[in-house]
Amino acid sequence: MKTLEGVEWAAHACAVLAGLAPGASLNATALAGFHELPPAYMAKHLQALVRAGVLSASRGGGGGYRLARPAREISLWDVQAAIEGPGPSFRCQDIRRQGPCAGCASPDIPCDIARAFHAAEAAYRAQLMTVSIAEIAKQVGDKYGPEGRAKFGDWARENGASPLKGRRTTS
Amino acid sequence: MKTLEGVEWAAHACAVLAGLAPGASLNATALAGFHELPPAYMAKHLQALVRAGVLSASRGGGGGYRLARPAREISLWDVQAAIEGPGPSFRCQDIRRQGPCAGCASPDIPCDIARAFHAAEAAYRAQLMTVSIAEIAKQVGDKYGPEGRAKFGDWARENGASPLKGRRTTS
DNA sequence: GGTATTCTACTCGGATAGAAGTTGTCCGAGTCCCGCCGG
DNA sequence: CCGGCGGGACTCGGACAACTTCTATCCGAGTAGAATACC
Repeated sequence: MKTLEGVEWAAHACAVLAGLAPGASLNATALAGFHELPPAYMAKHLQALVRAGVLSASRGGGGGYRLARPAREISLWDVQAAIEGPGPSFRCQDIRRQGPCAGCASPDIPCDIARAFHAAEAAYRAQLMTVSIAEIAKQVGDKYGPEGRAKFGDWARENGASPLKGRRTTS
Repeated sequence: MKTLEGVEWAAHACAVLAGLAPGASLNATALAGFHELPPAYMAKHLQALVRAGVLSASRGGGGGYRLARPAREISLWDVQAAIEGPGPSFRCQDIRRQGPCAGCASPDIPCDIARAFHAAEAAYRAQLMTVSIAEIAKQVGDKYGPEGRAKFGDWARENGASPLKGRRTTS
């Protein structure tokens, strides 16, 4: 029950992308450099986000990653599911079916312990689904202030963030 | 974000102990055998439950583990916290403090992403706290039926579960 | 017969290997842009 | 002057190690109970 730190990286990367001009993209090196993270490993997580349909990637010169849909429609749960997988955290091994009292309860009825943990995970998911990348980006932007936002814009331009014309994007 | 399977084992073990007569105890071998699990590894988890104050242990002949307090006052969160630790699953590395825009936001304000994840974890905890070991034991007992409960009682007696007189218990 | 004592058997507890998953890195496949050539 | 073409550079994508964490196991420390010797 440890949240992978890749989730944090991915969430921050999505927030950065959400702060860009609509349609703009950034490559993995730039996204990693913004937080001084290992570029290659950041790229790995960005690939996972592409596979999950959260980001779309474009190769070749001037390519990079961009949000696959409006930031308002991307929740933190989408990000976590992309990195850690959408399956449940608690995987019932059905150990109640082993041992002397294995056949005492009917096998169809689900395990009560598993049900309780799945309910807790549902609450976790529901809470994360209420937070969108757009909200995160807005909160961060507010804290930056006008000066910080200008600095961010400069950095983005220096790293080649610009809306591009027709481009083939994967996934 | 994978729940350790030791949590499942521990929860089942607590449910078994809750089904015993008040004050009765079982040793690690018996608790492991009830679900055909490795005794040594099960013992490790039981030790963790003792350290967390969920169970109390007694050594020597006829010793074993028992619930440290009424099953009604032990929640599934207590069990999970005992096995995986009570700390948060999401550990913010504060990567926002690194990179070109590190100083844009004031450092005192917590990271919005971390806040969102901690809120989700709080919902998870709150849900687990509503489920007590007593409820789990009751649900399982209901599903067993009269025949299954009798079988369980026989098994418990065969494995030396009996309320003992004054005994020194640790933690 | 009652009591102190020793002895044994049984239990937990922490220290010790092995396996799995996560973290981190590298090089190849694919794509776009720019310059060049020909019409 | 305009369109097609080739080279080069840049980017993502998946395959490959190192490390941390979880899983599993063993043997020693400590205790309760019973059998024994003694009073």
